[in-house]
Amino acid sequence: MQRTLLTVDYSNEEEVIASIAKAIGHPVRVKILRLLASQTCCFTGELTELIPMAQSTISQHLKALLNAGLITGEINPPKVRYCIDRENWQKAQALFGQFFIADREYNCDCG
Amino acid sequence: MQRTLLTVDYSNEEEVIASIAKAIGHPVRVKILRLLASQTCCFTGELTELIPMAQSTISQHLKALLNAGLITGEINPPKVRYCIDRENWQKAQALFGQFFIADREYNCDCG
DNA sequence: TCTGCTCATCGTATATTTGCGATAAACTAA
DNA sequence: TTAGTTTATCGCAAATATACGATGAGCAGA
Repeated sequence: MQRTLLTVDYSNEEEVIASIAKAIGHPVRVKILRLLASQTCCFTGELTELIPMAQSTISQHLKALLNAGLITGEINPPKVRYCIDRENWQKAQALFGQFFIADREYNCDCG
Repeated sequence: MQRTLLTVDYSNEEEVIASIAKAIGHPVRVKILRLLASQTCCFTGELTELIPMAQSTISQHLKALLNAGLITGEINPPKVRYCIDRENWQKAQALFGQFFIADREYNCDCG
Protein backbone atom coordinates (compact mmCIF):
# COMPACT_ATOMS: atom_id res chain seq x y z
CA MET A 1 0.00 0.00 0.00
CA GLN A 2 1.24 3.44 -0.82
CA ARG A 3 1.84 5.61 2.14
CA THR A 4 1.79 9.32 2.43
CA LEU A 5 5.06 11.09 2.12
CA LEU A 6 4.02 13.46 4.84
CA THR A 7 4.17 12.31 8.39
CA VAL A 8 0.70 12.58 9.78
CA ASP A 9 1.01 13.73 13.32
CA TYR A 10 -1.85 12.13 15.19
CA SER A 11 -2.19 12.96 18.79
CA ASN A 12 -1.52 9.93 20.87
CA GLU A 13 -5.07 9.88 22.08
CA GLU A 14 -6.45 9.59 18.59
CA GLU A 15 -4.31 6.58 17.88
CA VAL A 16 -5.26 4.98 21.17
CA ILE A 17 -8.95 5.51 20.53
CA ALA A 18 -8.59 4.18 17.00
CA SER A 19 -6.69 1.08 18.08
CA ILE A 20 -9.23 0.23 20.75
CA ALA A 21 -12.11 0.85 18.39
CA LYS A 22 -10.42 -1.29 15.79
CA ALA A 23 -10.15 -4.14 18.27
CA ILE A 24 -13.84 -3.82 19.12
CA GLY A 25 -14.73 -3.53 15.45
CA HIS A 26 -15.66 -7.13 14.84
CA PRO A 27 -18.88 -8.86 15.96
CA VAL A 28 -17.05 -11.89 17.31
CA ARG A 29 -14.77 -9.74 19.42
CA VAL A 30 -17.73 -7.77 20.72
CA LYS A 31 -19.34 -11.04 21.74
CA ILE A 32 -16.17 -12.25 23.42
CA LEU A 33 -15.79 -9.00 25.34
CA ARG A 34 -19.38 -9.13 26.47
CA LEU A 35 -18.99 -12.70 27.63
CA LEU A 36 -15.87 -11.84 29.56
CA ALA A 37 -17.26 -8.60 30.94
CA SER A 38 -20.66 -9.77 32.05
CA GLN A 39 -19.91 -13.24 33.27
CA THR A 40 -17.24 -14.97 35.20
CA CYS A 41 -13.96 -15.67 33.54
CA CYS A 42 -13.94 -17.85 30.49
CA PHE A 43 -11.47 -20.21 29.01
CA THR A 44 -10.83 -20.46 25.33
CA GLY A 45 -12.36 -23.92 25.33
CA GLU A 46 -15.62 -22.56 26.62
CA LEU A 47 -15.59 -19.88 23.99
CA THR A 48 -15.35 -22.48 21.25
CA GLU A 49 -18.58 -23.95 22.56
CA LEU A 50 -20.30 -20.60 22.56
CA ILE A 51 -18.99 -19.33 19.24
CA PRO A 52 -19.33 -21.46 16.13
CA MET A 53 -15.87 -20.85 14.75
CA ALA A 54 -12.66 -22.76 14.49
CA GLN A 55 -10.52 -22.80 17.61
CA SER A 56 -7.65 -21.22 15.72
CA THR A 57 -9.87 -18.37 14.61
CA ILE A 58 -11.06 -17.65 18.12
CA SER A 59 -7.48 -17.75 19.29
CA GLN A 60 -6.63 -15.12 16.71
CA HIS A 61 -9.41 -12.85 17.92
CA LEU A 62 -8.27 -13.31 21.48
CA LYS A 63 -4.80 -12.32 20.43
CA ALA A 64 -6.15 -9.16 18.86
CA LEU A 65 -7.93 -8.27 22.09
CA LEU A 66 -4.77 -9.01 24.04
CA ASN A 67 -2.71 -6.77 21.81
CA ALA A 68 -5.23 -3.99 22.28
CA GLY A 69 -4.88 -4.43 26.03
CA LEU A 70 -8.56 -5.09 26.54
CA ILE A 71 -8.14 -8.54 28.05
CA THR A 72 -5.55 -10.50 29.96
CA GLY A 73 -4.49 -14.09 29.46
CA GLU A 74 -3.38 -16.01 32.48
CA ILE A 75 -1.77 -19.34 31.80
CA ASN A 76 -3.30 -22.01 33.97
CA PRO A 77 -2.21 -25.33 32.49
CA PRO A 78 -3.48 -26.87 30.52
CA LYS A 79 -5.87 -23.99 30.01
CA VAL A 80 -5.59 -20.25 29.68
CA ARG A 81 -7.91 -17.99 31.59
CA TYR A 82 -8.94 -14.88 29.76
CA CYS A 83 -10.33 -11.94 31.67
CA ILE A 84 -11.22 -8.36 30.98
CA ASP A 85 -8.27 -6.11 31.71
CA ARG A 86 -10.16 -4.05 34.24
CA GLU A 87 -7.68 -1.22 34.36
CA ASN A 88 -7.56 -0.71 30.61
CA TRP A 89 -11.25 -1.40 30.35
CA GLN A 90 -11.97 1.56 32.58
CA LYS A 91 -9.49 3.67 30.68
CA ALA A 92 -11.27 2.78 27.47
CA GLN A 93 -14.58 3.61 29.06
CA ALA A 94 -13.29 7.02 30.05
CA LEU A 95 -11.74 7.63 26.66
CA PHE A 96 -14.89 6.81 24.75
CA GLY A 97 -17.01 8.67 27.22
CA GLN A 98 -15.02 11.82 26.58
CA PHE A 99 -14.97 11.12 22.89
CA PHE A 100 -18.72 11.01 22.55
CA ILE A 101 -19.36 13.72 25.10
CA ALA A 102 -17.46 16.18 22.94
CA ASP A 103 -20.77 16.57 21.22
CA ARG A 104 -22.02 18.64 24.12
CA GLU A 105 -20.05 21.63 23.00
CA TYR A 106 -21.32 21.12 19.55
CA ASN A 107 -23.41 24.02 18.41
CA CYS A 108 -24.08 23.94 14.72
CA ASP A 109 -25.72 27.11 13.59
CA CYS A 110 -24.83 26.81 9.95
CA GLY A 111 -27.92 24.92 8.92
CA MET B 1 -36.92 -5.20 30.81
CA GLN B 2 -35.90 -2.72 28.20
CA ARG B 3 -33.25 -0.59 29.78
CA THR B 4 -32.01 1.45 26.88
CA LEU B 5 -33.74 3.89 24.64
CA LEU B 6 -32.61 1.89 21.69
CA THR B 7 -34.79 -0.63 19.99
CA VAL B 8 -32.04 -2.69 18.55
CA ASP B 9 -32.35 -6.42 18.26
CA TYR B 10 -30.03 -7.91 20.82
CA SER B 11 -28.36 -10.20 18.36
CA ASN B 12 -27.94 -7.26 16.05
CA GLU B 13 -26.57 -5.09 18.80
CA GLU B 14 -23.22 -6.79 18.59
CA GLU B 15 -23.04 -6.08 14.90
CA VAL B 16 -24.09 -2.49 15.39
CA ILE B 17 -21.43 -1.94 18.03
CA ALA B 18 -18.85 -3.61 15.83
CA SER B 19 -19.74 -1.56 12.77
CA ILE B 20 -19.56 1.71 14.68
CA ALA B 21 -16.29 0.72 16.32
CA LYS B 22 -14.92 -0.29 12.97
CA ALA B 23 -15.75 3.13 11.58
CA ILE B 24 -14.00 4.81 14.49
CA GLY B 25 -11.07 2.43 14.18
CA HIS B 26 -8.78 4.65 12.16
CA PRO B 27 -6.83 7.65 13.41
CA VAL B 28 -7.91 9.87 10.55
CA ARG B 29 -11.55 9.13 11.14
CA VAL B 30 -11.12 9.78 14.85
CA LYS B 31 -9.62 13.14 13.98
CA ILE B 32 -12.43 13.96 11.59
CA LEU B 33 -15.07 13.04 14.14
CA ARG B 34 -13.41 15.11 16.79
CA LEU B 35 -13.21 18.09 14.49
CA LEU B 36 -16.84 17.79 13.57
CA ALA B 37 -17.97 17.15 17.11
CA SER B 38 -16.02 19.84 18.89
CA GLN B 39 -16.05 22.76 16.49
CA THR B 40 -18.77 25.30 16.62
CA CYS B 41 -19.75 24.70 13.06
CA CYS B 42 -19.58 22.01 10.45
CA PHE B 43 -16.74 21.41 8.11
CA THR B 44 -16.55 21.02 4.41
CA GLY B 45 -13.46 20.96 2.30
CA GLU B 46 -11.54 22.55 5.11
CA LEU B 47 -10.70 19.04 6.19
CA THR B 48 -8.24 18.77 3.34
CA GLU B 49 -6.38 21.71 4.82
CA LEU B 50 -6.25 20.19 8.27
CA ILE B 51 -5.35 16.66 7.26
CA PRO B 52 -2.30 16.10 5.05
CA MET B 53 -3.82 13.46 2.83
CA ALA B 54 -5.10 13.34 -0.68
CA GLN B 55 -8.57 14.73 -1.17
CA SER B 56 -9.76 11.42 -2.54
CA THR B 57 -8.55 9.61 0.54
CA ILE B 58 -10.34 11.98 2.86
CA SER B 59 -13.46 11.56 0.78
CA GLN B 60 -13.20 7.82 1.26
CA HIS B 61 -12.96 8.18 5.01
CA LEU B 62 -15.94 10.51 5.02
CA LYS B 63 -17.87 7.93 3.07
CA ALA B 64 -17.02 5.32 5.68
CA LEU B 65 -18.33 7.60 8.42
CA LEU B 66 -21.44 8.29 6.39
CA ASN B 67 -22.09 4.59 5.89
CA ALA B 68 -21.73 4.04 9.61
CA GLY B 69 -24.30 6.76 10.18
CA LEU B 70 -22.01 8.82 12.33
CA ILE B 71 -22.07 11.91 10.15
CA THR B 72 -24.35 13.57 7.65
CA GLY B 73 -23.44 15.19 4.38
CA GLU B 74 -25.50 18.11 3.22
CA ILE B 75 -24.93 19.26 -0.31
CA ASN B 76 -24.47 22.99 -0.42
CA PRO B 77 -23.01 23.75 -3.86
CA PRO B 78 -20.27 23.84 -4.61
CA LYS B 79 -19.41 22.49 -1.18
CA VAL B 80 -20.68 19.75 1.06
CA ARG B 81 -21.29 20.37 4.71
CA TYR B 82 -20.47 17.48 6.95
CA CYS B 83 -21.94 17.33 10.41
CA ILE B 84 -22.12 14.88 13.24
CA ASP B 85 -25.31 12.89 12.98
CA ARG B 86 -26.49 13.96 16.39
CA GLU B 87 -29.18 11.34 16.71
CA ASN B 88 -26.93 8.43 15.87
CA TRP B 89 -24.10 9.98 17.80
CA GLN B 90 -26.15 9.87 20.95
CA LYS B 91 -27.25 6.34 20.18
CA ALA B 92 -23.62 5.35 19.79
CA GLN B 93 -22.81 7.08 23.04
CA ALA B 94 -25.51 5.09 24.80
CA LEU B 95 -24.45 1.85 23.15
CA PHE B 96 -20.82 2.18 24.13
CA GLY B 97 -21.75 3.41 27.56
CA GLN B 98 -23.72 0.26 28.17
CA PHE B 99 -21.04 -1.83 26.56
CA PHE B 100 -18.30 -0.68 28.89
CA ILE B 101 -20.53 -0.48 31.93
CA ALA B 102 -21.18 -4.20 31.61
CA ASP B 103 -18.00 -4.46 33.62
CA ARG B 104 -19.96 -3.56 36.72
CA GLU B 105 -21.53 -6.98 36.85
CA TYR B 106 -18.16 -8.47 36.33
CA ASN B 107 -17.13 -10.55 39.26
CA CYS B 108 -14.11 -12.66 38.57
CA ASP B 109 -13.56 -15.04 41.42
CA CYS B 110 -11.53 -17.56 39.54
CA GLY B 111 -8.19 -16.02 40.35
C1' DT C 1 -21.06 28.45 -24.01
C1' DC C 2 -16.77 28.03 -21.19
C1' DT C 3 -14.14 28.17 -16.86
C1' DG C 4 -13.24 27.20 -12.30
C1' DC C 5 -14.41 25.19 -8.03
C1' DT C 6 -15.65 21.26 -4.95
C1' DC C 7 -16.31 16.74 -4.12
C1' DA C 8 -17.18 11.72 -5.56
C1' DT C 9 -15.75 7.88 -7.96
C1' DC C 10 -12.73 4.97 -10.73
C1' DG C 11 -8.64 2.21 -11.38
C1' DT C 12 -4.61 0.55 -9.41
C1' DA C 13 -1.31 -1.17 -6.11
C1' DT C 14 -0.31 -2.78 -1.77
C1' DA C 15 -1.37 -3.91 3.16
C1' DT C 16 -4.14 -5.93 6.38
C1' DT C 17 -7.78 -8.84 8.06
C1' DT C 18 -10.26 -12.98 8.32
C1' DG C 19 -10.98 -17.81 8.34
C1' DC C 20 -9.68 -22.53 8.10
C1' DG C 21 -7.05 -26.96 8.71
C1' DA C 22 -2.80 -28.75 10.11
C1' DT C 23 0.61 -28.80 13.31
C1' DA C 24 3.54 -27.39 17.15
C1' DA C 25 4.09 -26.34 22.00
C1' DA C 26 3.34 -26.94 26.81
C1' DC C 27 1.64 -29.25 30.36
C1' DT C 28 -0.70 -33.35 33.06
C1' DA C 29 -1.56 -37.83 34.12
C1' DA C 30 -1.08 -42.63 33.50
C1' DT D 1 7.97 -42.72 28.56
C1' DT D 2 3.48 -42.29 26.28
C1' DA D 3 -1.03 -40.48 25.61
C1' DG D 4 -4.30 -36.89 26.11
C1' DT D 5 -5.72 -32.01 26.70
C1' DT D 6 -5.58 -27.28 25.58
C1' DT D 7 -4.00 -23.43 23.20
C1' DA D 8 -0.83 -20.97 19.92
C1' DT D 9 1.14 -20.64 15.58
C1' DC D 10 1.91 -21.67 10.69
C1' DG D 11 0.56 -21.58 5.85
C1' DC D 12 -2.63 -20.50 2.72
C1' DA D 13 -6.60 -18.28 0.24
C1' DA D 14 -10.01 -14.92 -0.08
C1' DA D 15 -11.95 -10.68 1.22
C1' DT D 16 -11.34 -5.78 2.93
C1' DA D 17 -9.04 -1.75 3.78
C1' DT D 18 -5.96 1.96 2.60
C1' DA D 19 -3.90 5.40 -0.28
C1' DC D 20 -2.97 7.71 -4.44
C1' DG D 21 -3.61 10.12 -9.03
C1' DA D 22 -6.75 10.74 -12.63
C1' DT D 23 -11.11 11.62 -13.99
C1' DG D 24 -16.07 12.59 -13.76
C1' DA D 25 -20.25 15.02 -12.00
C1' DG D 26 -22.50 19.01 -10.62
C1' DC D 27 -22.99 23.74 -9.96
C1' DA D 28 -22.10 29.00 -10.24
C1' DG D 29 -20.65 32.77 -12.65
C1' DA D 30 -18.26 35.11 -16.58
